[in-house]
Amino acid sequence: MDVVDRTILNILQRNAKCPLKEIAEKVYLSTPAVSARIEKMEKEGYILGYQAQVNPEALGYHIKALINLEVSPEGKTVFYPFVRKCSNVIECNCVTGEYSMVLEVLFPSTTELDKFIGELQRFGRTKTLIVFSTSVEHRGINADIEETLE
Amino acid sequence: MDVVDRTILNILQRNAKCPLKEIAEKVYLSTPAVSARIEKMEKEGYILGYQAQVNPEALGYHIKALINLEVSPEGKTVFYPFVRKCSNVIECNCVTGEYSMVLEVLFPSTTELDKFIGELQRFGRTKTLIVFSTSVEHRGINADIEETLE
DNA sequence: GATGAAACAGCCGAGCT
DNA sequence: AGCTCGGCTGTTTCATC
Repeated sequence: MDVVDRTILNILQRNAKCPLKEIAEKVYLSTPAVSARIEKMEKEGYILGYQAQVNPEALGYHIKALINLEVSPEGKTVFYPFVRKCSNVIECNCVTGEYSMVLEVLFPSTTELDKFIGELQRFGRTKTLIVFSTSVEHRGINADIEETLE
Repeated sequence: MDVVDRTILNILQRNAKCPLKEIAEKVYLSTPAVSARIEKMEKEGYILGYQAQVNPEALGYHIKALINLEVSPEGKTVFYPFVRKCSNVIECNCVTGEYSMVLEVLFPSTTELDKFIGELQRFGRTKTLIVFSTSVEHRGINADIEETLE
């Protein structure tokens, strides 16, 4: 894990389909060398996978919301398998604070959102925040900032 | 936008590097046909890009948090350019409710998180939730659910 | 949209520094 | 030991039907 690996990670986060040749030029290495580094980072768990980013609006998901949910410790054993099957839940975090869970969800309209919140009520109290707009959503992790590990 | 396109989207969300040949077999089409469909979806804005998913833990980002921030309408013109430059902010949503913004952030430790919250104070009041664990984070959008659009 | 051929990128070897 | 350069395989793309 050196500065070259970090640069490669940043490039692949911006464009996973970037040709090895182009990466190689940017880091002043040969393509096999870059290939070996990427393979190493995949095996060592730095790279979890490659995914296409899909536009939710284009698919008809016009409503994005954050749902705060109070789930009891016992309720979690039922809640986790449930939430994992909900394809509308794109992120689910267990957090500190008044509510134990924060879910990020996508729905075509508020009607479906409301119906979903109704289903959630059986786990506990909810507080929902509707998202007006998203100004940052790169989801890319800056690999440069960190001091050299390893 | 038909059922075949949706299937392709779901495959690419799971694995952006899936060979066209493999996709073609699954949707019972030839590789050029699949290629054309993908290209079309890229041009029409269904596919925003392809990105490598990096493991935050592996890069030393051990702390994930949700920061609720109260920003005045006037403050937003200064806040947006600021937050866009913060590489630790992986998502920033403008929301309904008591606080106008919810930021999702990554930091190596609580020390850096605390320092960042200090910087945010100048925009307004904050409430921070530390993330214990993340049970769902696929960030993949189910393309099947929707009725056929066009 | 399917089939074939050509171009390209990515992979694996050998040789070198 | 790691990088660079070669040939080789596989994938993607283009032209034709």
